Amino acid sequence: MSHLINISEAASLALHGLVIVAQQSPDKVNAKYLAEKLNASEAHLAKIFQRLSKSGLIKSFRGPTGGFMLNKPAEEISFLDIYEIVESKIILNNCPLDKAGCTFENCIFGDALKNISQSIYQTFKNIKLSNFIE
Amino acid sequence: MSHLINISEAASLALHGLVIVAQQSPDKVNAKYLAEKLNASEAHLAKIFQRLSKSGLIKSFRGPTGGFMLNKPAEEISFLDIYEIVESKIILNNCPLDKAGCTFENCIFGDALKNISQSIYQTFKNIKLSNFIE
DNA sequence: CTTATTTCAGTATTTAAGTACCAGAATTAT
DNA sequence: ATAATTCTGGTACTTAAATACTGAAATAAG
Repeated sequence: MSHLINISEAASLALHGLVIVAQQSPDKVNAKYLAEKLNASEAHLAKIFQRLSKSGLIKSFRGPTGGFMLNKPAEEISFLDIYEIVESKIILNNCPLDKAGCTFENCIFGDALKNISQSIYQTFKNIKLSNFIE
Repeated sequence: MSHLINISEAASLALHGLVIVAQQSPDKVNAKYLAEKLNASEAHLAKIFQRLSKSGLIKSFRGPTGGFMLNKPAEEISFLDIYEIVESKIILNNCPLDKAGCTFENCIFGDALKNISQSIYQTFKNIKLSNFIE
């Protein structure tokens, strides 16, 4: 069984975790709590939030009462932002392979994949953390 | 750098290789030739074509003058068929994770990903080997 | 100032994909 | 028949990504 879209567990944990952080805002939320809420490994989740913190998307605080909180308004954080921090920058290319030496004159995929990639890109851009706060 | 769409090198080799097979039809084409043409490892390509052969998409012949040829008309072979043989059956699901214990009442991704998956699915279905024969 | 708690950073382990190897079976040509 | 060629099937190696672990640093509270 395989999915057509590339979303790692890491990216999903980041998104879901940040939704929780946004919902609790302005309270801080720690890694242990998030891991429990998300049924996930605390180690894995901690690693991911470390990266989010380094990237400036969230602020972190150590010690008792420590935890994470957003570093900017929920309206300004999209799934695209999160995805690119966790996975890496997105390539919006026609050919899904980076193979330098493709021997075909015209890419077999035509424009089909470029269009789809762009549509996914827009979708990710439109998913904002603020969507999940009531 | 990451792609939004999941296409392994194996799936790509299968598609590109089969295009060549279709173009040379009804001549047989062997693994060595294909690997050279595609700038790919012969071992890897041979393994992939073994699977395509087992699945009934192509016919294989051993011995000198051996090789591969299509087992049905090029119009009836889509990239979707190839993809599903090489990667595995596609899941058209909303949530890109198979996580059983998601703790969110409503899937964060809404219908967005289901729609996109379906659009990719259709695109793959519309790419036929016959498109590449002039 | 001591203890408990939490993030941090580096490293290690696991898993999956890709690649390589090799002996065996089938087939063609000599 | 014999030799050369090509697919087959199993296994093993390599590499990269994903995930897990562990000790150190920081902070808050008693």
